[in-house]
Amino acid sequence: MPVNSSQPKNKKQQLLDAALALFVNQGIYATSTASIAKKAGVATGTLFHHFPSKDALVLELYKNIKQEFALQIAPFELDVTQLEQQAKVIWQQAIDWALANADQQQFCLLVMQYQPLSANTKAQIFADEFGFLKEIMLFGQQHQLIADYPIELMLESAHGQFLTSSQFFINNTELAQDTKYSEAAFNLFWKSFTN
Amino acid sequence: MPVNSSQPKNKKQQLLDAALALFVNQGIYATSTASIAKKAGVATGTLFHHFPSKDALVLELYKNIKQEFALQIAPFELDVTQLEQQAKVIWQQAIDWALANADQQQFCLLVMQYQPLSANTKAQIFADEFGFLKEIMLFGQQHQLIADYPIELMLESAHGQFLTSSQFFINNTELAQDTKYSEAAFNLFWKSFTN
DNA sequence: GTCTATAGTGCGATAGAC
DNA sequence: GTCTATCGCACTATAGAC
Repeated sequence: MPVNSSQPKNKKQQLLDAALALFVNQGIYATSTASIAKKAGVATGTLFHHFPSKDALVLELYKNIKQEFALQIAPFELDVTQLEQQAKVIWQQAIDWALANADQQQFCLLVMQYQPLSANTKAQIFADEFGFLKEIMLFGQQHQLIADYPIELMLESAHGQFLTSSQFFINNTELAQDTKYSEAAFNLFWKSFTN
Repeated sequence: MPVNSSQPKNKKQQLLDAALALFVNQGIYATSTASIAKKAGVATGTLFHHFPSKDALVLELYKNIKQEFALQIAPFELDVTQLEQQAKVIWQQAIDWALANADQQQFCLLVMQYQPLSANTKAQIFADEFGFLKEIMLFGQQHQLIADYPIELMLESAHGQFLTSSQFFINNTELAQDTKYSEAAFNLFWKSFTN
């Protein structure tokens, strides 16, 4: 069976797209299901046909975004002689993704403080998608390239530094092209971990 | 005129205290003005006598906390020969404050993503209370102790690293006493800025 | 699968007595 | 300054026709 021929994609995706735009502009709590449905051009009943609740919609949106992001930045293979270079590539891909998908990035920040989704749920999604980051750090430690700090602390720190820098460039897009800024951002990140 | 003799402090403070506890446990949006008044042991009308709106209460609470925190960590005088040591003292005071005032710290994190308070309002409070951080960084750059990265980026990075580390220790209180962790946290912070 | 219509709930804020 | 009582509104979610 081929896909529907009409140009509006399936209504579920329209709802997710509309929700993302509204969440980022107004916050998650401040966005009503009715307004999501209206922006998507469907009825409220349709929203609740596709998602059992507002929070189920939030969760699915969050999972989709984290999955897509992880796909973008996950590396191929590790090379000890090129670890800093590889880290730089991953960092820059991550920053570029955040800049090209500023709404998605902002939404992830909102979800971090959105309490109806439990901390466990979010931690599980993070562990599922970003296990390779832990591998890289352990690899770097084994080869004396990365300082011997506790790994959980380093993971949190790396995540925090990425959020901070991407947020900075999203709020100052004109500076993202300025190598003085983009190289400083990576150096701030990388130097904190090196021996 | 002496202060009121009855042991409940003034009701305005009771309302602020109750609000903080509820906000941290449930989030700001999820906490109703009625529940704040109930927890404070006063009527809802009393809340709206002291604060024109829920958001005015949120803002006053936020200002009070930021002010108290800045008082705790602001330094005395700068000494170029001891900059790292001074930074370490400030960092540790900040982490200690966050641990001893975990609710206040969590609330600041919630406010960061609370959109009814404008970004301008929050930035203004930050600039008012934490101007001395910028002074320290410029001082360190002038004396070649701190890398010559753009100052706004460094300020954001420092703030982000503090939030990340304090959050980690609040979620893992038993590790805060472990010097392996506390020194790693400072080193992650400090090394990112040094030449 | 999508719609209209609405049930049921809980919110922020106000009025007015004391 | 504090209370009780309540208004008016907007929200999530459901029911039932098509």
